Amino acid sequence: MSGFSEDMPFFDEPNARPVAPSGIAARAMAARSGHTNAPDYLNGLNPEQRLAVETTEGQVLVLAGAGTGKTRVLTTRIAHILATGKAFPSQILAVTFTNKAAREMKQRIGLLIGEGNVEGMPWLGTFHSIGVKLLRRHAELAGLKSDFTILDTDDVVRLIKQLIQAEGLDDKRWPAKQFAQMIDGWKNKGLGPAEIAEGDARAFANGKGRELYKAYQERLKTLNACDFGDLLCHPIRIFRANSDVLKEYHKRFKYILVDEYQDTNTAQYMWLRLLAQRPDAGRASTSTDLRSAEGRKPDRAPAGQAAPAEASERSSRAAVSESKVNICCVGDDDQSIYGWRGAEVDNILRFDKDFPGATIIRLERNYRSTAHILGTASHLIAHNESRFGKTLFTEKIAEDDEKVHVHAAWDSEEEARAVGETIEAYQRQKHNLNDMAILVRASFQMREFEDRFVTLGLNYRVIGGPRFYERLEIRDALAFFRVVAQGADDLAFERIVNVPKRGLGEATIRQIHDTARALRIPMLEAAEKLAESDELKPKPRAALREVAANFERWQKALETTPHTELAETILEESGYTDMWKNDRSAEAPGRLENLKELIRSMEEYESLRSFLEHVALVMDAEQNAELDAVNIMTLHSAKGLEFETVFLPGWEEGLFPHQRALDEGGRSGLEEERRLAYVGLTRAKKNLHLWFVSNRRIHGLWQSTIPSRFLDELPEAHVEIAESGNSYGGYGNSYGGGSVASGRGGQGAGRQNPYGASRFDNVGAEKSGAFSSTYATPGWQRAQQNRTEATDRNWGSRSGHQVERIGYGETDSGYGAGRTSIKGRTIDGELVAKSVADTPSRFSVGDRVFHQKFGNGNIAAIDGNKLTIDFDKAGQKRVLDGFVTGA
DNA sequence: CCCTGACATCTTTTT
DNA sequence: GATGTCAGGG
Repeated sequence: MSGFSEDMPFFDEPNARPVAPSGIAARAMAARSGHTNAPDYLNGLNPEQRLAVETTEGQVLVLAGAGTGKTRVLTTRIAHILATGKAFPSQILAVTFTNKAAREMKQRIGLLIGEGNVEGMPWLGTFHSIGVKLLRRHAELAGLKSDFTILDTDDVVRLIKQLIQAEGLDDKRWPAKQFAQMIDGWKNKGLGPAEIAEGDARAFANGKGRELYKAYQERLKTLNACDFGDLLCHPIRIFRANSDVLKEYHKRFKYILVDEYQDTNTAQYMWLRLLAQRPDAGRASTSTDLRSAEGRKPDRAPAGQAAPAEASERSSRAAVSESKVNICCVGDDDQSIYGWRGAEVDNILRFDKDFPGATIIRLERNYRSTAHILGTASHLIAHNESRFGKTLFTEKIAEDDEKVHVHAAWDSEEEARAVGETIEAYQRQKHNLNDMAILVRASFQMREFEDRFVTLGLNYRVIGGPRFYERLEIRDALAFFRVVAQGADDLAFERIVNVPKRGLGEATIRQIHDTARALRIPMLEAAEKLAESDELKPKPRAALREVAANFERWQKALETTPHTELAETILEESGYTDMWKNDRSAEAPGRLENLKELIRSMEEYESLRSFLEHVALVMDAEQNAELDAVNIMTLHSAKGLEFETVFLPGWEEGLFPHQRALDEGGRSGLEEERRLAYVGLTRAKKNLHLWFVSNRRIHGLWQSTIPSRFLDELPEAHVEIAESGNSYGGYGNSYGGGSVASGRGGQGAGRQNPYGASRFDNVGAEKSGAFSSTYATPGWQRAQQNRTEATDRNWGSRSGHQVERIGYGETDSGYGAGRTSIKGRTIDGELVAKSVADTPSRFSVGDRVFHQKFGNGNIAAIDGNKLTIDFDKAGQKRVLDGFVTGA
């Protein structure tokens, strides 16, 4: 997190007095002595919330269902601890997962106890930001210097690639990216090179996995750098090896609070355990077996090869008792959706075993959604087995609350069209676009909605995806800054040594690299040495000399020049800004603009170094709340948010639940998908629309699809199946062609709904005729009109239409350029006929064929087993030849 | 050094 | 289908 002052005395009390006893604090104090009523901040709480706030001592798990006031409890609890003088702000450790959550907590505590006092909470932040803070203080215990660099995934992959090549391995056969993910997985479990399972170690690079991992860690050390995983793993190792250090933190933290506990991974769990455990002076404890390897899902490691680390792990843990810890974990097992990146739902499910005698408080009173929405969500999630079990309820039941709508659409195109129409209908009823959201399972689904909204001239914003800092120019600029701030940052150095082009080709860079390795010095130093020697040809030598001189000058200036000014100087003197000024491509002006924005954003930080740390850890872009626009995002990024109206498209087998989750995760994979569905449903306050389609294009080919099994798990009492694809548009459902139902028995072998006949079959059948009739509706014609208008003007500049991409930047190709292709595709409407491949097929061009979903049509082109067919009613589609029969 | 064509990939994403 | 990566040729 930003703003943590580095020079704050570490163990000195920065704020050596209790929070100023004024305002609510004073009343709280009074309350404690029993003279007045409860302080204000407790008044608005319901009994369960209040219990969660006031049970400050001991171990507490707050199971906070969606929309039950989780953040409120957490922040009020902190305010309560402070206001009653139980601890100084600096004695509270409060961890969150995202910067956004940390920021929100800070802000809300500030509202409760006054801004100034929050500043005194140096230990409120994300796991990673607190990890950095710890590591900077004790860097030498991890073999680092305190000015170490934090590498992002991109750097890590490049580094690993170098290592793989250095090992003489084929980096094609053993992709660096894959190994980076493996390392990440190990670090999520808190495993170092020595501790990974033999099987895992052998799985990569002809059994060299462990060595590579070791080499990677060593390389990081020489680079004076660490990756994200290290921010947790290094502190864990430091705590284990240095009991005196750990003891100091035990003394310091009187209260520990954890947000979103269901998302913690094993490393985070270990980290918390270490901080939470208190050596029991009395008996060598009979304490709980915290985390037996047996109780966990079987490791991929063959039996008998159980990592020895795990065993010693257990015995070292068994020697402690948790009796005196005040720890409060808040979470919702039903909203655990990050298992795929290492989160362990088990952590929360096991809480009462980890802390025998722990208090578990359930928050089930929901303040967000209607009874229909809650009923739907509860009924769905009840199908999961691995859960604590809780049922949300609401007290406000309104007669006119709408049921949850389930809609069927012919294909994804119609789905987008129908959602668009529904949104416009809400808009006519004076609903704000800001209050509506489309939550998709996978980001490729967004595309169709975007296309549609562009033609409709409907404002939208996309949340999530690649960010500002990932843009090419930003990463380049940061690389310059990184080398200046930390000369040993070879990865950054390599990135920009030849930017702008200075004629330092691969050969020269290799030479620098080799020299650096041989002399065990950073590349920058090696470059300086080479520039002085006569080992290089004159040209590269001169270029290198200039680079070295530049960096030397900038590094000197670091101490004297204000950092924003220095940053500008660097970009000027390196020729980087000129490079883009001379670039006449369409993106160049935008890139210059981004660079300016980067410099501007640096102003908020004290130094170049603190800015770089911020960039490494915080990557979210500010959103423009001013603009009224529909929100489009994935279900994952919707967690924690709420909207008046929510659209959930794509409820089909294979997409949601996602096939890969089923294949790789089995039953627990399915349960996680179901939790994701639950998260989606519970985002809605008032209106909720689910959609499924009969046909979806997957990997470029049309596939017929089956309604999601989750739809069958919804309670009939709260759900209404829409008669037509759109509750407002009034599409006629004239005649039916193929249908979901009829498609079952025929070609779609192997795609049977695992749950047998579904009550949605019929909906699909009814709906399936829509493709033929929709094109005559007023809505469609209006869309056509808009489409033409939009074509005639510049895209995106159609009056009043605005598009915002939050965090969506571009890495290399510009956003504008990317859209151009869509423009062509959308407007021309038709695919350009491809040259006919001469692969023999049982069909030939011009044949009349029948397709279960699209009806009759003529083959326009054949490409292997992929046919391009002009269907009489459905238009031109590409389908697999197995799906059609001769007509 | 840059451009081009072949080729794989295509769930979710934080820090 | 669309996009990104990478090797090979100009």
